[in-house]
Amino acid sequence: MELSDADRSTLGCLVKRRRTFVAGRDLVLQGRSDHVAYIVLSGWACSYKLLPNGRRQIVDFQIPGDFLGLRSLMLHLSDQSVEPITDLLVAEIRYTDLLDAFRQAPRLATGILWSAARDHAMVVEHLVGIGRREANVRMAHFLLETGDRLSLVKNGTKAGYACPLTQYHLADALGLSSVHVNRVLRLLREEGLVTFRDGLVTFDDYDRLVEYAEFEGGYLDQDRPHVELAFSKWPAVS
Amino acid sequence: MELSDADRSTLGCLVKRRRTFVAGRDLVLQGRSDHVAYIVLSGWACSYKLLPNGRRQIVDFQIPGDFLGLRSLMLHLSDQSVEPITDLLVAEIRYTDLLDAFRQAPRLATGILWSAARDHAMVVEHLVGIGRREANVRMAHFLLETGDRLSLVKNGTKAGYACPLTQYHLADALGLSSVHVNRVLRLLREEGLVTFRDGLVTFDDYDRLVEYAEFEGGYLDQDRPHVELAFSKWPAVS
DNA sequence: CGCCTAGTTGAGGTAAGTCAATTCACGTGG
DNA sequence: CCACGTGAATTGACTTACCTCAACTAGGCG
Repeated sequence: MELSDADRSTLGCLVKRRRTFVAGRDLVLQGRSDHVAYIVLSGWACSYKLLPNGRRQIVDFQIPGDFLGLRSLMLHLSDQSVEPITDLLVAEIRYTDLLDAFRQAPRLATGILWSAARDHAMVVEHLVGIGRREANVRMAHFLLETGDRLSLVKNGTKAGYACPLTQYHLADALGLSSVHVNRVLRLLREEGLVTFRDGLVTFDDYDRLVEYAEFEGGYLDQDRPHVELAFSKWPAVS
Repeated sequence: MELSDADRSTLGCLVKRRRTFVAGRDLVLQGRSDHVAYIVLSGWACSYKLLPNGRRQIVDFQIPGDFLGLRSLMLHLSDQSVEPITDLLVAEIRYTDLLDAFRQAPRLATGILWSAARDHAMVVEHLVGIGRREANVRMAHFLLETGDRLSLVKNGTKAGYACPLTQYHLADALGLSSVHVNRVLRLLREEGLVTFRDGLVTFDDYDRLVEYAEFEGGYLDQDRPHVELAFSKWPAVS
């Protein structure tokens, strides 16, 4: 599905300004109501939930081209917090502008729905992993999926990618303890499958890893409407 | 947010026909591409994913008023299968009709996005539960959340509700073995918190259960646009 | 009556958690 | 330039939550 030039133009008008956030400082807080969403232009972030007992669960990671906080726009209440993992450059979108845009470009609504559907598919895959895969397969799967996503925005290949996550991030995302994450990574390394070291993920044997993880890519780029790509390629806004 | 009469009218035109499905037989299969979605009018269903090793993970349950297969409409590929848990009455929606509807009633797009956002919030809560809550709390939380959802469509109260799920369903939803589900239910019963027996969930001490589960309702009905309600209340279609 | 499905309970095993000690890389300030 | 603190990774020893296997009960139905 391709967006028309008119759609793209409408899309461009959405982005009123850009912002930057510094690594580590929270960006959106659980329960806060904001009327803006963002598109990530560069850097990594994660959205997570905190439990009363102090544990946290990372729901997903945002990399360049991803929407951020779109749901809190729709629900008028952010149900999760966001941590910028690296320094982050984003484009801002306002709620009212978004509604206007729907009126002008109905396909845009479809495109954004599509994007929401893709996000959903990823969270579902995540859920399946945590619920029904053992830790090492889960980790392998995660590293592959993240590689796939990064490839789509030219930030990774089948050889590997730069990954700013700590083992604590991995633990909170995969529902493990950081100690166990460490052991799992060691196992995968010793098996000659993947190496994660010094912020670099290296696929030592991509095909065997795919088999090991029972990884089935493809749910990420089905018939992509390129909404986020349109954003990520958008020229600087005055 | 309220839909206008015009919006409702457009919505009504979407529903061309009704269908029924019988309990136990699959309704949508993983990987199949269908161009219809449904709204549940009565009965329960669940959407799940099957893993190569034969395990399954239930992603969520659909009760009256819920959309079903909306995402597969957008992605043009259903990423999950659906099992009708009881006999199921649904209203059918076609893809092309949906796109037309967006053109005629922009608020509808917003409403459906809202609905997608709510679904997402539920899956996220589910994810958090599986990733970071221990089995008994997870179970308690699930029973409370399901009760909340049923209350919204007048199928449950703080006293309890009818629940057609087997312990196998619970196991596949919560990422547990059915044996452990049984033990957890026994514990909750013996603690005087909830009783699940003969297809009936009874809250023995609602307030203490809420505390036990660290349950925070409210993410379910924030500023509800009543899209599904409009559907579930819709009169019979000729 | 016998089969089948759902639920129940016990015994024993294992994946993953907790606690704790150690190393290493890095800033930062005396 | 070195002492110090801090955050990340690493590894070992021990514990535990949950799983698997297996046996048994109770209801529903052809």
